[in-house]
Amino acid sequence: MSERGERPTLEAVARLAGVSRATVSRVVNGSPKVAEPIRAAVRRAVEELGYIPNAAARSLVTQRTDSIALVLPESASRVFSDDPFFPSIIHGVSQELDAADKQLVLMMTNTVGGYERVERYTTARHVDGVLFASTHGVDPLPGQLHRQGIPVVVSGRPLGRSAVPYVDVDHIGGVRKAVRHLLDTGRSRIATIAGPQDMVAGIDRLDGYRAELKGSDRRSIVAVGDFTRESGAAAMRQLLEDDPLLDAVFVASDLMAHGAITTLRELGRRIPEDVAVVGFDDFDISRFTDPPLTTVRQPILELGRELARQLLRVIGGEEVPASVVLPTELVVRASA
Amino acid sequence: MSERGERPTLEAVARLAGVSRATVSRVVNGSPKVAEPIRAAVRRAVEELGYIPNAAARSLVTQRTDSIALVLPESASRVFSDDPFFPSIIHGVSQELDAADKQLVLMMTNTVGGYERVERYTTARHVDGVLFASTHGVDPLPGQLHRQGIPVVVSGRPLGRSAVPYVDVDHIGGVRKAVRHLLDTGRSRIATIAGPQDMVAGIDRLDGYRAELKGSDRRSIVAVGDFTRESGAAAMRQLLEDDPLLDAVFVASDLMAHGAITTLRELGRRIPEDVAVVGFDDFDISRFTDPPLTTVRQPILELGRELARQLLRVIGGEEVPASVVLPTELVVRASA
DNA sequence: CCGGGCTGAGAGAGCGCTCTCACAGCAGAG
DNA sequence: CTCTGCTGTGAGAGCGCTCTCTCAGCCCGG
Repeated sequence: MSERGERPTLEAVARLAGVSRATVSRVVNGSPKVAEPIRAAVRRAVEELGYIPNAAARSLVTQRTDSIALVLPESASRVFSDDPFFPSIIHGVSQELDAADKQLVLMMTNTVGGYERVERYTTARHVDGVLFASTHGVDPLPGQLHRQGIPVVVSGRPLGRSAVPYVDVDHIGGVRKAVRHLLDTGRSRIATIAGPQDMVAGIDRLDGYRAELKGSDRRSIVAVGDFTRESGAAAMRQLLEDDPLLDAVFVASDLMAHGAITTLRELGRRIPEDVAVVGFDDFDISRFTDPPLTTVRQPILELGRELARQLLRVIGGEEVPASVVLPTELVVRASA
Repeated sequence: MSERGERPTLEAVARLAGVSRATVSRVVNGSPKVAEPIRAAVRRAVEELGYIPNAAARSLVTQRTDSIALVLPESASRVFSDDPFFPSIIHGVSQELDAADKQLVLMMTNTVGGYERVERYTTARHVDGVLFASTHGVDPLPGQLHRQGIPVVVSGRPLGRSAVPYVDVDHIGGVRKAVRHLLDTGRSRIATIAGPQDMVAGIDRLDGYRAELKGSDRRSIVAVGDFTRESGAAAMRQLLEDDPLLDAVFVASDLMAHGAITTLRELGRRIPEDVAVVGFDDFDISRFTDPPLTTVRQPILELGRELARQLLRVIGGEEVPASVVLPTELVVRASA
């Protein structure tokens, strides 16, 4: 087991075990057609030398790398401030890849030349497949890779036409439950703080709000933020200017909801007595706001896992559905 | 540029450009000793065929992989709940690696068999170097890899003896500034909520508290948490039982400080009038607590970057210092 | 005008593995 | 006893690249 620089090769194992390289390769890769005594001898030699296969040599011939790329195309600040969205995605993806014994290569397109780097790296087939998290607007790269026959799965329904399989959550269903809850609890002036309208998550959540409101006689009152706390605070201020008498607000993200709560506090509104607040995400932190936030829970960890599972299926040559949509649910706490 | 399955090889480029494989290799790798006209011809052929070098083939001969592993050895929940510590580390590491055109392979040891996977993968030299983030207790793996000559840098001063270079922040200095601030503002009964005592971050922050208090005539009042919000809330309750008259508390992490604030509120204490609270971390979220949290800022993003830089130096064969310690600073807000 | 030195290009070996193909050895059938 | 048909093992050819070594061609000095 003691290794000093010189790593043992298949050749060395073969020599020690008194067999050919091919046979060692068979044993290492678990081929069933090796007689038991020989298999045991090889195993012993492997153990004794501390042999570990050379991945580069293996990839060279198998054309597999046993690693997959997770591309985070968001702007730097968004990806890793205190928004736990991407960390959860990473975590979920990692869990499934670990189980499949694949490596996770993390790539960001937010740095200088990041996009080109990702393009070069992925088209070069340095990975067996590529996962895209939450694309903004219309990103041509996933489709491009897909057309080149590289396994790709994206998170979030892509804007525009796309043949790339995706995994998303039921934004609209979740939002409708939230708005319905506000209606059912007697709120009459229900506003919304929407997310960025170049992202499906932003668009769908606004659509859900409008759709559920349409059934009632309430009019919609809309402000737009960018999913950050600051934008939520600003949007809330705007909404109160537009309609000082509003008594409820559905906010398209928890972080924005926190911002909105801060603003409501500053302007002397009680929550939920004067204004009911519902968020979207169910981040951990939302259980600790004052008051605890009623919100729409989306299963982010599960989203990451499903993403990885779909990709592994594509890589394995299985057929996968064009889309998988995970359920969302309303979590009622004190804010609404 | 259009590729259909068959990826062009060096050979193909060489043929098209009318030169040898060796020459194409030289051009691709930027060797200076190729005549300009030939260099141009090769460039053109590369462009035309959309040639991208095969990483596996290259690694096979160079023994380099141009990728490094970042190992997150924390427990699953800790790594990716709403604690932005690891995301920031990842972000910082990623920035530097991108700049150096290296790939980031993320590994977690929290899953079943995770530790073995990391051990196998890293000792197999599938990566050029390994970064360990925040090891708990005494992890033998970094030292083991180091002894095998694999470039390693760890985040956080290791417990016990270790020859592995590390990057850490000045916990003690930061804490002393925090406690001094409490003393200077006339607090007389200053308690602390310490972090886990099997982690250097937990130990050092408690040491700093004790060291600064020793100079005054105040006695120490200590409770221990595990860096989570919940543990902070519980520890605060404990402290108030131990000394109902305490008028300040230094909390060893922002998340625990949030928990402590919640408890203080519930028990009717005003912040900072009755009890001053100082945290440690300066997470984004701490600007938005009520009241905004006075805390010790540690440069986590920079920690990640420095980690990567040191590792790249080791890989490059440069000498690196046994340790790099980044400064911490007190950020005074409303809570103390 | 010839030879030495230098520069730039090519030939070829080999990195460590997988996988096809050939074949040895043996069982069972004729 | 020979022949067929297995099963299990070995030989050997690459996978696509880098890098050393060799050599062709040119410049310049003697």
